[in-house]
Amino acid sequence: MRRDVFQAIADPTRREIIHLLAAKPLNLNAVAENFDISRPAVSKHIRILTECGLVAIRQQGRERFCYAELQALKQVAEWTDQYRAFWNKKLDALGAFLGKEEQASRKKKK
Amino acid sequence: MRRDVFQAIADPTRREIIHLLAAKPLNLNAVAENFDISRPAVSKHIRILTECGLVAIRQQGRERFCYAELQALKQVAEWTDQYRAFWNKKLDALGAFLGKEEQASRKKKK
DNA sequence: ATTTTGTGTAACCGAAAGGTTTCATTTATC
DNA sequence: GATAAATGAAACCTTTCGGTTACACAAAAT
Repeated sequence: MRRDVFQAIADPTRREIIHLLAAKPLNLNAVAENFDISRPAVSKHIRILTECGLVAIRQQGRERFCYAELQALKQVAEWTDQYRAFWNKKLDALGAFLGKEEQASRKKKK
Repeated sequence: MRRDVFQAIADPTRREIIHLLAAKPLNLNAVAENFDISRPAVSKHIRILTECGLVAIRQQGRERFCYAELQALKQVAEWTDQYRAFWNKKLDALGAFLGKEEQASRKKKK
């Protein structure tokens, strides 16, 4: 089981669940009502989300309220951030490369 | 085939490939040398990355140079950004919820 | 006490993911 | 021209994924 944040947010249903829970905590059935899939399927998604820390659960009687704990998303934000230059300044990696390539093929001394 | 950016970056090998290519373009074999998996496996990862626009390829003779085109990561950055409050201010969704719950259970008028 | 409600769990499924090996093809090189 | 290099593509395999149905059980509500 890999179970890291990147894998957790890869599924659109899970991202939608995060969206719902970020607005307000919901018990499992309430979350499930927002989807066409079965309740156990939603339950599995929530399990995955809790396993990587994005969602926490608070048992209250027979109900289990799920709430968002999105600190783990910081990881993702930091990862993408290191490439921010690529979409801010339309950085042309290829162009830079082509220049270097020519030099390289010129000295070709292994 | 889903093939969106979130799914593409879910795999650690693909994130590593992005990392390599962001530094400089490489042909397929050069990329593959950085991993323990077979060359065709790397080739498949790169296909996925090109399919969602994160990597582009420039054929040059028999070689295919791959380079990073990370504008698509903006999507991811924007998605995570909407939850930034959750890790910056340690926003306590549960606490807010508990308050509301008590009120709700008090008026309980359906 | 009985019934309803909210959930977990188990068994099972088909499809997709991530890999591998093998073979074909095109482009350089000797 | 023969050979080596750089890849694509196909066939196949094992796991994981996302879902389902069926069943069990504790907590609430009647």
